[in-house]
Amino acid sequence: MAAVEAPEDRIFAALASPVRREVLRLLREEGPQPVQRLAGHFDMARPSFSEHLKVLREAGLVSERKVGRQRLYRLEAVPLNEVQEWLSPFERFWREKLTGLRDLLDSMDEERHER
Amino acid sequence: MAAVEAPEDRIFAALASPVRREVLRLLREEGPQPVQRLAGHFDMARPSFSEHLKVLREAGLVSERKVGRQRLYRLEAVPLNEVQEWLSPFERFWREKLTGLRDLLDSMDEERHER
DNA sequence: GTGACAGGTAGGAAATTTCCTACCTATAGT
DNA sequence: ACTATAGGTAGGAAATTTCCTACCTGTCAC
Repeated sequence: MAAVEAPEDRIFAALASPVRREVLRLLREEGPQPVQRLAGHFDMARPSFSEHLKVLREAGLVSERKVGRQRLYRLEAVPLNEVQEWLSPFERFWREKLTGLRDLLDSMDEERHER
Repeated sequence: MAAVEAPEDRIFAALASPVRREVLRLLREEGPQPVQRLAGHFDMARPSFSEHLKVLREAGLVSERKVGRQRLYRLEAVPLNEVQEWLSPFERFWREKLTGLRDLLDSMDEERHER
C-alpha cells in the first residue's frame, strides 16, 4: 500500500538523486529546454531519464510545455521554498559552529605569531 | 557495486526520509538525547530505528557520545550548510516568481528553442 | 500518405532501502 | 556473579528505486 505522502516528502525524495539535482541546476543555469538537450548530460537510456523527469514533475519542481514535437521543461522553483523553510530553523546551529571554527582557526593563527 | 558517492549525496539521501528529518527536528528542539527517548516518537522496532540513526551518522548529521549505558545523540548541523548552499542559487527564482519577472525571462529563453 | 524524430509508457531485472526477529555487547544495580 | 537495560549488528523478507529493452503516440518533413 502506497502511503499517503506529504508534498514535502516528494520534494525531499526528488532531491535525493544526484541526477535530478543536476537537472534542476541545468534548468536554472540554462533556462527552459527540451528533454533531448537535458538528457545529453547523462549517460543513461532515454526512458530512464524520462522517469527522473516524472519524479521531478510529480514533486512540482519542473513543468512541461509542448512545443512542436518537443517538450520544453522548465524549473518550478517555488516548492524549493519548502526545503528552505525546513532548513532555516537549523541555520543558527551551523552558523554558531562555523563561527566557532573560524574563531578556533584565528586563535591558532595567533599562536603561530606569538612565538 | 556501491558507487563512490559525494558527501552531498549522503546528506540529501539522509534527508529523504521523513523519519530522519523528524529525528533532526527533535534533536534541534529538545537538545541531545538518548536513543530511547528519540525512538519513543516512532512506531517502529528498535533495530529499524537504529538503522536510521546509522544513516544520519554516516551523513555526519548527528554524533554520538556514550553516557553510562546510554548513547546521547546530538545534532551536527554543519553539513546542512551544504544543502543551504545548493539551494541558494535557486532562491532568486522563487522570489522572482512573485514579481512576475521570471515569466518574462523564461519566455525569452523559450524562443531560442522554438524554431 | 510514408518516414523520421521527440518523448512518453509497459514490463521486468537488479540494486537499494526499509523493516522485521533473533542475537550480541557493554554497562548498571543488586 | 547475576540480571536487567540500552542499543547495536546479522540476516532476510518485502517494498521501492533505478535502470534496461521494446513499444506506442504525436508531430514534422517530404
